[in-house]
Amino acid sequence: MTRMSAEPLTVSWRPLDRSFFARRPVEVAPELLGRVLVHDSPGGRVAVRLTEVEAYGVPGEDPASHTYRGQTRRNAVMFGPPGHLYVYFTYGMHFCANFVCMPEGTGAGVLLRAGEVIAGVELATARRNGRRAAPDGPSEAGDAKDSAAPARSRRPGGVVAPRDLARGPARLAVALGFAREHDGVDCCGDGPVRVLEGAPVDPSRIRTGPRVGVANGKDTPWRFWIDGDPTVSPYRPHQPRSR
DNA sequence: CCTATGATCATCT
DNA sequence: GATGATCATAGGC
Repeated sequence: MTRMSAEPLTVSWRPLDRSFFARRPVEVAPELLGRVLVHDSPGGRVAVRLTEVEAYGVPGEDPASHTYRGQTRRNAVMFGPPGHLYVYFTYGMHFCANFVCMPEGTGAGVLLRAGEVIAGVELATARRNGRRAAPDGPSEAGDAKDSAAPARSRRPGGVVAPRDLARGPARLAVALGFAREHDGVDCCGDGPVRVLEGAPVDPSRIRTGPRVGVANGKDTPWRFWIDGDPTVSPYRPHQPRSR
């Protein structure tokens, strides 16, 4: 069943324990659906109910994982303790966020692909639209600590539908204000980023399939999403670059 | 709804 | 030097 955005949502505000993340990504991923990721920044609070995630495996196991060939500077956080954010920059303009999984030293995680913004829609929208040079000064999009949306995501005069605010991994990162400086942030402490128990989804409502935009390991069904949820991103196979 | 294309750069080979 | 865990836009139906 599709959850209507306007329906009241009853969630648990208890934070998830670090031990939740210290398991195989393929176990953690489906159990993340329905959980709530919160980021309190100087500009305000945005909370996202996760509706779509992907598991990425340990070195040597999963050719699609950033850790497949071992540790590098970029993926170093994935080899750190579980329950931290791994945020990476890609395509020259986008950030995407993962939860680090498995015990420290392993190198695995879960990509956060999509969700529903359940708090801070106004701030998330402002981030998406980016800083706009208003005639009378800077916008209300948050302060300098908040990362502005990439210029290309602006729709001058257009409006982003609430359902699209976190529909896709780079959009989700923009909505939550995640960028380079959030790589390595702990989600299981007293910091500004937390994961709440939320409203875990019954397994009967979870669907699985191949991961989006993945070339190697393209048939591994490690994508998990809430069946029928309108905030789940569309499936797209990997496309080699044209020449 | 759908498919095609370009943007843009850190990272790895 | 090639590529990518993407997205916005343009155009067709």
